[in-house]
Order: sequence, then C-alpha cells, then structure tokens
Amino acid sequence: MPELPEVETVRAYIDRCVSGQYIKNIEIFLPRLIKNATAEEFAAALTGQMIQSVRRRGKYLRVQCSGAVSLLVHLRMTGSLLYEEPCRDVPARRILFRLSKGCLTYRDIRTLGCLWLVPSQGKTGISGYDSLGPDGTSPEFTVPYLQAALKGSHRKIKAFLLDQTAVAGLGNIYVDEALFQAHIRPSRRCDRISRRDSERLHDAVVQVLRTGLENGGTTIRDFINGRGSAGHNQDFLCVYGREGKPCPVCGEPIKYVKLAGRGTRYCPHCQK
DNA sequence: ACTATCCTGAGT
DNA sequence: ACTCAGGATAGT
Repeated sequence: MPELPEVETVRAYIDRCVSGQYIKNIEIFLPRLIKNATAEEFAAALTGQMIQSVRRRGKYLRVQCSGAVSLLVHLRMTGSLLYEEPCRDVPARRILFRLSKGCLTYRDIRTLGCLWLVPSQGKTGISGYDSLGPDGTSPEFTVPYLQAALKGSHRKIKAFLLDQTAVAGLGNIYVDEALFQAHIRPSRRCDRISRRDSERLHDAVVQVLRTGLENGGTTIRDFINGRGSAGHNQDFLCVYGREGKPCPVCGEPIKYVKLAGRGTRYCPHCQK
C-alpha cells in the first residue's frame, strides 16, 4: 500500500501521538511478522521503554526508544499504524502496544509487513534498510546524482525507480506518475535517458512525492493515515488506475502493460 | 536481471 | 475459479 507520501503522513501523526509515552505492555497476535526475534524477546526488549520519536527513511518507520533497542517497521502492501485514545477494537490488528495514555496498533490485512528490533544508534543490520538510497524528497537527491546512477544501469527505468537503492520512497503509483510527468516511457533503458530527460525525471520525482504528501497520500484501496482516514491524492493521478481512460494532456487512451512484474500505466503519445 | 513467492480480499 | 493488488527478496 504505502509509498513515501503515505508513510510520511502516518509518521507525522503517530509521532505527535506517541512521543514521550511509555510502552506498558505488548500483545502479539501474529508473531511471524517479527523477523529477527521471538514474540517473547520482542516484548521483553520494548516493554518499559519510552518512545522518543518516530522517524522515516524511504518506506521504513523507525520508532526511536529510550533504551539500546528500537523498533523498525515496514508496512509493505497493507500494513498501517493507528493510534487510539482510548483504545478501541481494530479489525486485522496484529500487534497491540499499550502505551501510558493510548494504544498503538499495527494493523495489516495481507500480513506481508515486517517488524524488527534494531539498535537505537548506527546501522540496523537490516539489509533493505541499510542499502536505501537517498529519499526522493531529500537534498542529497540531486540531478547529478540521478544522472550518474542512470548512466551506470542498463535496466528499464521502471525497475530502476522501484528498486530502493538508487532513490528511496517511490512505489508503483508514484513511479508511473513521475514517468508520465517526465514524458519517459517506463520501458526506456536507464542509460538511454538524455541529460535533459533526466533533469525532467528528477523534477518529476520530487514533485509527485511532494504533491502526494500535500494531499495526505493516495488511497486506492485501503490506505489510511494514523487517525484512520483516507488521503485524497487519488483524485489527481494522471495515469495510475486510469488505463483505457483519456490522457489528461492529449486525450489518447492510457495503456496498461506488465513491467518489472508490476502493472504499469503510461500514455503512448506523451511518453517516448 | 527476471520470476516466484509470501498473504488476504475484492472483483470478474 | 481465477486474476489482481500501493512491496521486497530469495532463488534462478
């Protein structure tokens, strides 16, 4: 489900709610979601700790705790974090953190999400996290950086942007939207992208992520922010989920193909 | 550099 | 009954 704008929307709200609270007790309904500890170890390591802040890198959330061990969370397709005060019953709740004042819930329909115990300082030892590239919204993501990364790759641009090691935070929706804004066909090889097009791509990536965030994220199916309400960026998408419908720029029908194992939408007239 | 796979639920 | 879904990675 969530890409950078959705994860950031959740982070901002949850951070405000839980920072400064203590973890009083943890209930684990689905232990296999915890990837590097048993349910007992997980509960023992986090119970009694104070939550300092909730941070984000790419699509990962890091709940920074007062002790040596913190919590790393990846929502994958259908995970979400919800905060409630007072606690209520939540469907598909997989883990419940009882805090000093309210409850933090990890909810997940498809149960593909991941939670890890990580050191509070330094490298996490989680390969996906430690190998993340700069966030698409960070100042380190520059035109020269992107151009250098593109030059070194023969892959299709769609696969390149979905891979989190060059740029972090993009997923299937925002990749399709960014390539549309940049007038680049998803099947184009990275090393065949001109300097001018890579500039446009850089600006498009930054812009689609910023806009997504301003709109509170994209709710297609079941994304909800930490408060349980939907985003509205879905109302502004140009290609994602619009196959067969007219391109907002030229009116040509949006095409659907399978690329990098994912459904991919583009305008055959505007994107070359 | 691909594809198969982990899951559940919705849509056809 | 079968396909698809906002993600990532182990295996080929």
